[in-house]
Amino acid sequence: MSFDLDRSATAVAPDLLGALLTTRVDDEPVTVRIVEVEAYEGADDPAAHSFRGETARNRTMFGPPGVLYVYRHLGLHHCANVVVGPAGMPHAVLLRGAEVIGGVDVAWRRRLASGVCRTERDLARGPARLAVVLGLTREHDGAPIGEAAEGGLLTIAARDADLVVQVATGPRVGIPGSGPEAASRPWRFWIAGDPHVSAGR
DNA sequence: CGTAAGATTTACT
DNA sequence: GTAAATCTTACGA
Repeated sequence: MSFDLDRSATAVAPDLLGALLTTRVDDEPVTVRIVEVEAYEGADDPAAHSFRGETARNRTMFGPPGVLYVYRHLGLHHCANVVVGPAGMPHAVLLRGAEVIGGVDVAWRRRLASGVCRTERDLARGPARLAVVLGLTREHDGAPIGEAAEGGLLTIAARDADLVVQVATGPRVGIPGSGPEAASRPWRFWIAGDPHVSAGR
């Protein structure tokens, strides 16, 4: 089954829920089940990094879809996005939370090496934590995301078609203007009731 | 060129 | 619950 990333961020985001993402950074495979994402729609979205035009940091979003966009935040953390939408449309989907289902030992080692982690639930709950678990840094900015059957550094597999997931939506987390602006764009998507969804603020 | 703010996480009061 | 860590990008002078 192919995963069509050539659509708008708000269209792709709900389909990513329940999908399996695998990374093979340093030849150490880690697989997670995505449970929480946020959509950022480029030029139409003041909260998106790409809203104010192309820069050295966000150039990846202006390229073709199906690649990774990784940025550094507050000097300490990395956050990973999936670049989507037609070329020239700087849309992206931020990965905010996931459940580690493969390479759990590797995930734990990475979390403990660059931070603190107490419970399995916190392993990949939160965008920066997820990036750590997957081993993603700015080095991987622009890396292509392939189909699961093809292998490669980064692969993604859609959830089973017959698997029903309860999708919940709401305002995005941590962006300024959480007033009417955020309310009119409930572009945060998560699997209802899943414990690996981040708390947000 | 200087300053302000950020798609966060963790530790401490 | 509140504050600090820490650095890059963005914007104003």
